[in-house]
Amino acid sequence: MSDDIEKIFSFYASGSSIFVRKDFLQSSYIPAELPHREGQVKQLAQMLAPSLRLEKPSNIFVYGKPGTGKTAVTLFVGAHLNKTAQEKGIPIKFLYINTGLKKVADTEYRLYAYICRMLGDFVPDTGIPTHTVFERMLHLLESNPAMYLVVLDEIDVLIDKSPDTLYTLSRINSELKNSKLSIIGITNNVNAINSLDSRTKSSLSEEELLFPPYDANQLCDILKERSDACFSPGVLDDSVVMLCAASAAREHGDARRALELLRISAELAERETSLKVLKKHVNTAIGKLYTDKVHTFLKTLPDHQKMVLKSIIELDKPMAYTREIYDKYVETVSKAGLKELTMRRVLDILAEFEAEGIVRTNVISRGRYGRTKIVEFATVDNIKEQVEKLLVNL
DNA sequence: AGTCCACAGGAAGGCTTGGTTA
DNA sequence: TAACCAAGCCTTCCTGTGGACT
Ligand SMILES: Nc1ncnc2c1ncn2[C@@H]1O[C@H](COP(=O)(O)OP(=O)(O)O)[C@@H](O)[C@H]1O
Repeated sequence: MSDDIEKIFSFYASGSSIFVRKDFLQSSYIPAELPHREGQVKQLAQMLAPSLRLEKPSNIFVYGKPGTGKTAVTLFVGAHLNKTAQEKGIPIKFLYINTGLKKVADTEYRLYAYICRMLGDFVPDTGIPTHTVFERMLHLLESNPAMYLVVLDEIDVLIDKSPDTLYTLSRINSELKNSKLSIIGITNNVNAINSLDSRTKSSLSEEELLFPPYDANQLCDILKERSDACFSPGVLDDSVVMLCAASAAREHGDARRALELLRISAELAERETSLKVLKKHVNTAIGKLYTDKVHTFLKTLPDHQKMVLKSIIELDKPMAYTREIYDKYVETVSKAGLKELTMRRVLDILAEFEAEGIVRTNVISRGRYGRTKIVEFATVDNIKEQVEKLLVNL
C-alpha cells in the first residue's frame, strides 16, 4: 500500500511525468503555427490590412463548424496586427468579445458595458439605463481615436437575442468622427445571419470567410504540432494521436474535441502512472468527455427541470408526447409538494434540454388528433442511464 | 374539399432579484 | 430614502398548421 503511494509521489517528483507543458494543450492557448489554416490566416490578414493605413476594413463574417479554428485564426491574426501596429505607432485596437458566454456580453447592455471596461471605464453590471452605457461607450471610442476592430464571437447568440444591437453597431460609424469601427462576426451557424434584416445582414457580411471542417489527417497534424512541446519524449505514439484525430473527425472535424481527447487521455495515463499514453486511455477518454459534460449540466439543474426529466423517465417509453410528459410532470410535482409550471414553460424547458443534446424532439401532426411533439432521449452515450443515475435521490 | 383537433411556439408583459443614483 | 434599471423566470394570450376524418 505505502509502496504504491511512494511510487506515485516519486513518479511525480522525478519530473518524468507524461506532461512537460500541459498548458499548451489548453484551448485558450494560441499556438505559433496553425497547420492547414494558412489560407484563412492570409485572407483574414489581407482583409484587415487596410486598418494599418487607418482605412476602415470591411466588416467580416466568419463561419464554419465548431472547432474549425475560427477563433484561433482570428486571435492569431489580431495578435500580429496588434504587434505591427504597436511597432509603427498606428492606433489600432483589436477587441475580442465572446457574446456567447452567459452573463458576460450576451445582451445589449452587457456588450456595451464589456467594451467600456476594455477601454478602461468602470460600468456596473446593472442599475443604469442601457442608453447611458451606449453613450459612455461612444464617448470612450471618440476620446480614444483609433481604428477599432471588434470581434464578436458566437455572434449567433446576439442575432437571436438582440438583433437591434447589431443594427446599431453596424451603423455606429455614422456617430463617430475621430474613430472608426469594424466588426468581425464569428459563428458556427451559417443560417443565423439570415434572420437579420437585409441591411444589417449585408453590412455585417461585406466580406466572408469560410472554415471547412478538418479531416482526420489534418487533425493529426494539428495534434502533433500542439503536442510536440507538450509531452515528454516517447510518451505519445502516432497510433494514439491518430485515434484521437479519427474520433474527432467523426464529430464534424472538431479540433477542440481532438485536443481535449488527447489531454484527458494523457491525464488518465498520468493518474495510472503509466509511462505512455495508450489506446485504452483514449477509449476511456471518449466516454468521459461526454459523460462529464452531461454530468455538470444535470447536477446544477433546478428542481422543475429535474422533475421534467424524471417524468420522462417514469413514463418509460422510447418516445413520449409532450402532453403525456406534462401530465406525468404535474403528478410528480404535486407529490413533491410544489406548484406546477404551465405547459408553455415546460415546452421551453424541453427545448433547453434539446439544445443541450439531452433529448431529441420532433413536431408531428396526428391529423384529426392535432399537432404535438415527440420527445425521446438522445441516443448517444446512454444518456438515459446517466439521467436516471443522477435523479435517484430525488 | 373542407373542417377542425391539439398542440407548437411567438409576443407581451408581470414579478423578483440584485443593482444604481439623487 | 424613493425612484429607477436589467435580466431571468414565468404566465397569459394568442395565431398558425399538417393531415385524419367527414
Ligand atoms: N489549425 C490549428 N492548429 C492548431 N490548433 C488549432 C487549429 N485549429 C484549431 N485549433 C485549436 O482547436 C481549438 C478550437 O479551435 P477554435 O478556433 O476555438 O474553434 P472555433 O472558434 O472554430 O470553434 C483551440 O484550442 C484551437 O487552438
